Amino acid sequence: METKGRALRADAERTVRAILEAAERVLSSDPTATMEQIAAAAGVARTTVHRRFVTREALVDALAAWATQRFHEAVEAARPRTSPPLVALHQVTVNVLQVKIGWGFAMSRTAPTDPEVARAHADVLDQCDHLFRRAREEGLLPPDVDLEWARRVYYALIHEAAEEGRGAEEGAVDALAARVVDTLLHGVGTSK
Amino acid sequence: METKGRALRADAERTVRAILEAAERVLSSDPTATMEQIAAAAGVARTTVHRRFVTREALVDALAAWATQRFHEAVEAARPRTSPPLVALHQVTVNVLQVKIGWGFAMSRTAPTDPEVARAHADVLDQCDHLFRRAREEGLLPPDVDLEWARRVYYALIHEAAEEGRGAEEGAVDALAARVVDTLLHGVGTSK
DNA sequence: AATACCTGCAACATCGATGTTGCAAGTATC
DNA sequence: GATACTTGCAACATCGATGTTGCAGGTATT
Repeated sequence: METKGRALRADAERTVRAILEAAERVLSSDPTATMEQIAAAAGVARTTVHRRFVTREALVDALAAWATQRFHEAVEAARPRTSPPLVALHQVTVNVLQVKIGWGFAMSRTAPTDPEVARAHADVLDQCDHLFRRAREEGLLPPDVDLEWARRVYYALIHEAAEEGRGAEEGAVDALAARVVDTLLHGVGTSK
Repeated sequence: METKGRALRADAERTVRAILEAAERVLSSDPTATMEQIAAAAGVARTTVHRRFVTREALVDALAAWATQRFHEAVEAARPRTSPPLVALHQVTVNVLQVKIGWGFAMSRTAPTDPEVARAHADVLDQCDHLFRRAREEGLLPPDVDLEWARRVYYALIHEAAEEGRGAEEGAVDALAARVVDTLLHGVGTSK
C-alpha cells in the first residue's frame, strides 16, 4: 500500500504523522487555516510541510486518504457481512465512532479526488447497504424500509455522536454507539 | 427592524436581494467561492457587491442575518408554544424545511458574530426545548428522555431531509416533514 | 566514521483575492 | 424634467498565502 516512491527515514515518518495530526486538529476547528498555523501546531517549520506535501491540496488529500484508510479498516474489522446484523451494527458503530472522533475533519471531505479514496468510500457504502438488507431480512427493519433514508439517518446519527464524543472520556464510546443504534431503530419517542 | 441608516432605492433593493440569493447559491456549492463568482452569479459587477457589502465578511454576515430572520419567522409561525405538541412538531418541521432548502448555506454558519442573530438562534433553541418538554409531559417522549440528544437528532434529521429536498418538487415538503417526525419518534426499525 | 537524509531559517518570487477610486451613462423618484 | 441615486468599467493599491531555493547544522543508517 506504498504510494510514495521510496521509504522515508524514521524521523521523517514521524514528522509526516505529526503534520497530519496537527492538520486534523487545526483544520477541524478552522477549515481555512493556513499552512503556517498547521506547521506551528505540528511543531515544524512551514517549509518542512511543503517539503512533505507539495501543495495545500496535496496535504488535504493525504489527510483524507489517511483517515479513509482508518475508516475502511474500522468497518472491515466489524465483519459486517458475516456477524448477526444487530451485533454488526453495534460493532461497526463503535469502530467508526472511534475513528471519526479523532479524524472528523478529514472524513467530512466530500467528493474525494483520489480514486483510491473513492473506492474505499464506495466499498463502505456497499457494506452498509448489505448490512441493512440483512437486517431487513431478519425483521429488524420493516420490509418497506427506505434503505437510502435509513443510511442517511445512520450516518447523521454517527456524526452527531462523534461530535458529542469529541470532549468525552475514552470509555464512553460504547454508550454512544448503543444510543446511536437504539435511536436509529426506535427513535427518541416513547416505545409503543 | 431597519439596521441600515437610510432606505435604499427600489432598484438597489433588488440588487441586494439578487446578491444575497446568488451568494447562497454559489457558496452552498463552494464555500470558498470568490466575490467575483458571486457577483457573476448575481449578474452584477464585482464593485457593486463591494458597494453594498463592505467586506466579504459583511456579506456572509448579512446572508446569515437574512436567513436567520426567515428561520425565526418559520418557527414562530408554527406557534410551537401553544398548539398540540405533535401538531406543532410537524408544522415546525414543514416551515423550517421550506426555509432550509433554500438557505442551507446561510443557516449552516456556526457562531454568529451578530448578537441579533445569536438571540434569534437562542430563542429558537428555547422554543424547541419548550416544545420537547411539552411532548414529554404528554407522553410523546419518555420521562427519562435526553432532551439534548433529542434536539440534536431532530436538527440532524431536518438537515438530511433538507439535503434530500434540494432537488425535489415543491409539494414534497409535507412528506419529508412527516418522515422526519416519524423517524425522530420511532426510528427506521420495525415497530414492536 | 562515512554517507545520505532531514530540518530550520532566511530570502525571494508569485499569485489571486480583496478593497478603493473616479467617471460616464443609465434609472428611479419627486 | 430636474435631481439624486445606482451601476459598470477600468485602473490601481494592498495583502496574505503559497510555493521555491540555498545552505548550514543535525540525525538516522550502514
